[in-house]
Amino acid sequence: MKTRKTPDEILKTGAKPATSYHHGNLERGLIDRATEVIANQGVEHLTLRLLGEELGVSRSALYRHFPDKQTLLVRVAEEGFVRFGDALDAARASKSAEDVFVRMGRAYFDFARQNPGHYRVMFDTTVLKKANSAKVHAAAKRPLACLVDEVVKDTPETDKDRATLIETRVSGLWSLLHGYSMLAINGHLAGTSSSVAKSMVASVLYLLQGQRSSR
Amino acid sequence: MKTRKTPDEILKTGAKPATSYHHGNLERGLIDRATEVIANQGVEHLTLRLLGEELGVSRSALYRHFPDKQTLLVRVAEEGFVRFGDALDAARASKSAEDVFVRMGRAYFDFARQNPGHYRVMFDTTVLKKANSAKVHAAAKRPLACLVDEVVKDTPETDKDRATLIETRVSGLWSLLHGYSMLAINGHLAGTSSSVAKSMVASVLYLLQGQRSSR
DNA sequence: ACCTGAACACCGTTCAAGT
DNA sequence: ACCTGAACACCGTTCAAGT
Repeated sequence: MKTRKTPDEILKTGAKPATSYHHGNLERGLIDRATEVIANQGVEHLTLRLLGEELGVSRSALYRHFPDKQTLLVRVAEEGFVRFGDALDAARASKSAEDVFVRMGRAYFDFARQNPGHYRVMFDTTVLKKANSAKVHAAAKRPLACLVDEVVKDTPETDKDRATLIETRVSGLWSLLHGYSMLAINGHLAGTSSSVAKSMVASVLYLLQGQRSSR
Repeated sequence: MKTRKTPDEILKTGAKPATSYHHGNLERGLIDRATEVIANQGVEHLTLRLLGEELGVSRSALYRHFPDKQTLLVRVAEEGFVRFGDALDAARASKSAEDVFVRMGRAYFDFARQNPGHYRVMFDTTVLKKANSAKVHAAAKRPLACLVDEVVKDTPETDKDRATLIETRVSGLWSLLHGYSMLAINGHLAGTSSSVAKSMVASVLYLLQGQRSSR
C-alpha cells in the first residue's frame, strides 16, 4: 500500500521520487494524487498523511506548496471546472438548436458520472465558499456561461420580460442536469447507465419544449 | 457557550439536565441538538464533544444510546424523511392535476430550503449508504412514492411502453426538484428567494407540459 | 529552497470504573 | 442501567531543525 505506484506515476514523477520532489513537481503530484483519491474513495477519505505516504514524502511537505488542505481542494476543483467548461464548450458545435441542448446535457451528465470526485468537490459548499482564489471563481463561471449563451440564442428578442425568461430557462436546465448528475452519482436512480441517460435526454427535451412553447 | 440553553431546551430536558438524563431522554436530546447544529452549521461541524458539552454530559455518553456517530446521523435523516414525506403527502390534496405537481414542487423546495441540514444528511451518500436500519430506508421511500403516485395517475394507461415513460417522468421531476433544492441550498442560484421559487414553479410546469405532450 | 520529525490541539471510539 | 474519565489511534497544522 505504501509504495503502490503505477508505471505512469513513476514516469510522471521521475524514477527517484524521494529526491525528484526537490525539483518542483511535488505540487503537481499532490494535485494529481488527490484527484485520484477523491475520485476513487471520496473527499472524506483524503488525508494528508495518506497523500504524503503514497508520494513518498512527509505529511507536512504539502505546506511548502499550499497554505492548507482546503487550498489543495480548491485547486482540484479549479482544474475540474476548466475541464468541465471545455467539455460543455465542445458540445456546442452542432446544427439544430435542439441538438445543442441534448449534446450539452449529455456532456454535463457524462462529466459528472465519469468524474464524481471532481464534480462533488466543485459543487461542495465548504470547499468553494471561502476560496479567495479569483482563478477558481472565473473557471467556475465558464461552464454555466455556455448554458446561458445557448439559452440566450434560443430566446427571441421580441419577448417581453426576456431577462426573466432567460434566467428561468437557465436555472431550469441547470437544475435538471445538476439533479440528474447528483442523484446518479449518489446511486439514487434505478436502471442501467444507458437507460438513465435516455431518461435524462428525454427530460431535457421535455423541459425545452415547455420553455419554447411560452414564446 | 458551554451551558447555552434556550428556555425551551430546559423545559424539554428538565431543570437538572445532569441528572435527568439518567431517565432516558438523552437519546431524544442528542437527536434534537444534532439536528439544530447540522441545520445551523452543517454536518461537518457536528462533534460529539460539542454535543456532550451543550447537553451537559460526557462526550462518550452517546455510546449508551447509539453504536456510533454515524447511527445518530441516520436517525436524524430518518426523522427528516418522515417529515418530508408528510409535507409532500399534504401537498397532494388538490383539484387539478397540474396544481398537484406545482404544490408538491413547492412543498419539496420549501422543505429543502427550510431544513438544509436535514436535506443534506438525507441525500448524503456516506450517511445512508451503509445504514442497515430498515426504518430509514422505508422512510426514505415515502416521499418519492408520493411523486410516483401522482405521475402514475397523470399517465394514461393507453400508452405503449408506459412503465418507461413513468420512470422518465418521475426521474425528470425528481431531478429538477433536487437540482433546484441543492443549488439553492448551496447558494448557487442568484435572485431573491421568491424569484427563485417562481422560476422553480415555472420549470415544473414547463417540464410537465413537455411530458404530457408525448402522450 | 525544500523537506523532516516532533509537537500541539483536535477528533471518534473503547473500556474499566463509578453511581 | 447509565454515565465518567482516562486512554488509544487517528486527524490537520506548526515550527525548529536538517540538507
